[in-house]
Amino acid sequence: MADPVAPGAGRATGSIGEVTSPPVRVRFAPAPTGYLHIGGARTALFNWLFARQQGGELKLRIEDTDAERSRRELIEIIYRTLEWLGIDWDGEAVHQSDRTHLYTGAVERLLESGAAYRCDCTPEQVQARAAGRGGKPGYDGHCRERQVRPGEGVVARFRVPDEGVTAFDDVIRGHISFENADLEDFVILRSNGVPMFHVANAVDDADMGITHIIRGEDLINVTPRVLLLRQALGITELPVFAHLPLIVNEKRQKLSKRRDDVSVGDYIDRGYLPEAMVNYLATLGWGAPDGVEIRPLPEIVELFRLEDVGSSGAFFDLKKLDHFNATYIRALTTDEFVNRSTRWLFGEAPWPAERFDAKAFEALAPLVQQRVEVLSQVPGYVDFVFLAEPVVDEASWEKVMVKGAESAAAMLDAIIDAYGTCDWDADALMEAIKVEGERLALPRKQWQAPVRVAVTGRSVGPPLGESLVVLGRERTLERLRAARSRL
RNA sequence: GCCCCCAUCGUCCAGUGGCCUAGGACGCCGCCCUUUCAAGGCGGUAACACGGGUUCGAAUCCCGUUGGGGGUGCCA
Repeated sequence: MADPVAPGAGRATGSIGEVTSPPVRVRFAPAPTGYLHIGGARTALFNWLFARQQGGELKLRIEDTDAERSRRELIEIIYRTLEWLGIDWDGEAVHQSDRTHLYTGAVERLLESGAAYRCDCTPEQVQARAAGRGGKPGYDGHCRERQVRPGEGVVARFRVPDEGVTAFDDVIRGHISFENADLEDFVILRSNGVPMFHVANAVDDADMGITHIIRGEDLINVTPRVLLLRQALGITELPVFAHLPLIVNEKRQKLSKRRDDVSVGDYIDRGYLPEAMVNYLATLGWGAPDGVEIRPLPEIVELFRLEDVGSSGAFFDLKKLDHFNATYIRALTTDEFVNRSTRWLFGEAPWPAERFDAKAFEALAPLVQQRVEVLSQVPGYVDFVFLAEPVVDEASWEKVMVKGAESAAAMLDAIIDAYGTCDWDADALMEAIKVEGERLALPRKQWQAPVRVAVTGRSVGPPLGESLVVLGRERTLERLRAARSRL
C-alpha cells in the first residue's frame, strides 16, 4: 500500500501491479442542532480541501435523525454559512430525515440476523444495575436472551462480541483499536422507533459511496460502533478514516457553543472576511511545507495533504485571526473595500442613514482600509464626518485637553485663526499646524493632538489633513471653537 | 472509575536518526520610519514535559511516568 490515503488501501482492487482507486468522495455531516461553529467550519473546510485537492466530490449530509433537537431554520443557516465560507458541495444535500426507512430497514435486518436484540430496560434500571456492580457504568447485556417483544419503551441494541478487537487505521493517528469487551451493547433503535445516528451513519456512508471519513477527534469513540454495524450489515468496503484534532479554547477544552464565542455567524457580523477565515482555519492542524501561512486558497488546495494534518488540539487564536483578516482587508482594492463595508455603513451604522455621504467615505476609505482589522471597526474611523457632533472619547479628551489644557488652548486659538483663511487641502492644513506648533514651541507630539480630538473626538484615526478636507472648513472651525470654549 | 487520543517557543505550524548552537508565523518587548494610529524595516524574548531504553548518534524510534483532552446518552 504505497498510498495510505487511497481508499481500500491494503486490498488489491485491480489487476496485479495496478491498483485502481475509486474517485474520492467525502462528506460533511452536521447535525442541525445549532448554528455552524468554528469547529464544524474547519471540518467542512478540510473535507472540502481534500476533495478539491483529489479532484473528488464533497457531499453535504444533514444528520437530523433527532427530530426533537433538529430545527429546520438551522439547516438554512448551515447552507448560508458554508456558502459564505466558499465551501461548495456536490449535488443536493442529503437529509437523513428523508431516509429513515433505510435505517429502520437496517435495524430490522440486524434484529433478524441476531446481530441485535430488543431491550426494555429503562435508563434508570441500567444505571442502577451498573451502580450495583460497582465501577463500570453502561449496559450489561441484561436482555440479550430475554426475547423481548416490540412495544412501549422497547429499544433495539446491537450485540457487541464479547471478545476480540475492533480496530482501524487512521490517516492522521495511525492504528487505533478497541477491545470489544470494553464496548457495551449500544442502542441502535430508540423506543420512539427512530434509529440512532450511528446506524444512519453506517448505512449512508456505504450507500453514498463515501471513501474517506474526515471528522473531529471527538468521534473516534463511535468509530468501532459504526465499524461493527457495517460488518453486521454485510458492508465489505472500508472507508479511510481521518480524525481531525479538536479546536480548543484557551483552557485547551473542545470549543463549546455554550461557553465559547464560536458561531461563524458572529464572525461574519464582526466583519471578518471569508477568505481570511478560511485561510486561518486551514492553518489549524495543518501547515504548508514552505511555511507560508497567508496565501491564496487555490495554493492551499494544491498543497493540502490529509496525511500532513497534525494530531494535537489547536487553540483558536483570535489575535492571529485578526492579523490574517487585516492583511486580507489591506489587499482588497479600494472599491472592493468600500463594497464590503456597506453593511456597516448603513443598517448598523451609528449615524442616521440620510447623513451618510458616499463621496466623503470614499475619500477616506483607502486610509481607513489600511488601519482596520475587522470591518465593524470602519464606522469608528469615519463617524466624525457623518455625525452632527463628534463622539468624544473621554480618555482622549482627558489626556489632551485637560492634562495638556494650556498648550491645547494655545494651539486651538492659533489654528482657528489660521484655518479661517488658509487653502483647504491636506498639505496646507498640516503645514499650518506645523507652523503654529513650532511658533508656540510645542513638542511635536502635541501639534496635531488638540486639533484631532476637537474635530474627531478621538486621538487616533485617519490622517488629520485628509480628515479635515472631507469635513470642510465650516464644520471644522465650528468644532474647533466648540472645543476651545469647553477648555 | 473505565476506554480512546494527544504532548516542540505564550499561541499556530516546520522538523520524521546526523543539515538543530531547533526554523517560520501570531503575540509581546526594543529601535527605525512617522505631526495620530496603522503599515513597513531592523533586532530581541521564548520550546523539544519527565525518566528509562535502542543507537556511534534522538526533538525525531520503543517503554514508562506525569500532564492535558475526548468519550463514557434512547445527542451527534
